[in-house]
Amino acid sequence: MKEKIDLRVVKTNKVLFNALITLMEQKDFEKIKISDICEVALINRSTFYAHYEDKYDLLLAMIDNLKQNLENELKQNKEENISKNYFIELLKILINHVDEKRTTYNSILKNDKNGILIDFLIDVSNRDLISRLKNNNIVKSNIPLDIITKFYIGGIVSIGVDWIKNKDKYTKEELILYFDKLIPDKI
Amino acid sequence: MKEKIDLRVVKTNKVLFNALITLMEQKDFEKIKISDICEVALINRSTFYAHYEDKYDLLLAMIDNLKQNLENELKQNKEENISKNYFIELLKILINHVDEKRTTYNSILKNDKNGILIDFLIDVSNRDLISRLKNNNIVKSNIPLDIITKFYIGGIVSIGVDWIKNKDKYTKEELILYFDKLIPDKI
DNA sequence: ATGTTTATAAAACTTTTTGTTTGATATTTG
DNA sequence: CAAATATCAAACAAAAAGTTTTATAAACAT
Repeated sequence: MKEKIDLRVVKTNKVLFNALITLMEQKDFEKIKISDICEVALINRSTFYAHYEDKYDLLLAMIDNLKQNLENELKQNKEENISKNYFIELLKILINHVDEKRTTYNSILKNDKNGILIDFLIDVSNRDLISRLKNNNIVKSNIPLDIITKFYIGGIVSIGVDWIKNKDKYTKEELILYFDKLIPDKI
Repeated sequence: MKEKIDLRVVKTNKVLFNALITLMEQKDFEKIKISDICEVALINRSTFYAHYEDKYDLLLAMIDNLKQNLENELKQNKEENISKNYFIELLKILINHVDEKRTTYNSILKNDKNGILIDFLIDVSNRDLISRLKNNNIVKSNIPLDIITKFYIGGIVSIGVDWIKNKDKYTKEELILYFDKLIPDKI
């Protein structure tokens, strides 16, 4: 059922993504013109409209693509038991993923598209986290689970965002160490 | 030295802010035209341009206005000693502030302007927090202070954002209770 | 390898939205 | 009440968005 995608389309998408990232590093998303994107991407404007409604549509597609990448990387880590260590393992994958695509993430954050990004990070991290927390009596307190996950994931993302923006402030290993100390064994 | 502002200007700003909020509730910020804003605000487009460069400029002014309100409200709470209770008191003020302006905050968050908002919340909360933490040996661990504050403020903001978006999920009192449990006495 | 399909390019065009300018009018200030 | 100035109205110029057509070139299928 998986439809084969024309190579030309794949290529067009790639140059469009790259062009958008390049431009978002240089100026506000609001100030970027579709004609700018096409100019950098070396494609015709009518080609752009053949694929996307507007630049926001393009941005969403780009972020969706990131999300799929991350989800694939996380799939390799499905079998282990839930524990604090499991969570730290997830974080390691996440940090490596973000580090590899730092330019992209940085350009998105620079342009205040945090919401979309944070929503998907929370979504991805949350996917199996809540049920596992529930089934492994990590949680002893009577705070609602969604509050607990929002709190810790929010804290982690907050540090992560800062780390993306300020490269070389801390090493990946230091980050993991801090997370390890900040996240309690039992809540 | 405080310059008096012409009443007409005050009024124009007010209707522009209100128009922007109204429109942001209805559609994406990207899709809002300056002519839309003027139509809702019942002002001439040339008047808009007399005050703001573009809609983004208007949004920033609106958020800056929010920030000033919050800072004034926080000024009433400057004299107490730092402690976990002090922090909880700050949170109470913050929650009340956001609750009173929920429509505004909600429209901003809906439009993925989290970054600006979170930056300023962190900024406001951070202002005196770090130095107080340092001087009152709340912190025992050797985690950098900026990591600690980012973590907890990030967690709090994350819950707060969810609370703004989903009214009536929890009461203000419940929120405070959860924060109280989630924030440790010593770090 | 070749014919078929289809994505892209080019160019001209329409429409929408932005941004500016002018002078008249109304409101605020002092 | 007089002076200052913010707003309005309307016409305008310019920029950007979005559409359409035809020709070409690249990828696909068999």
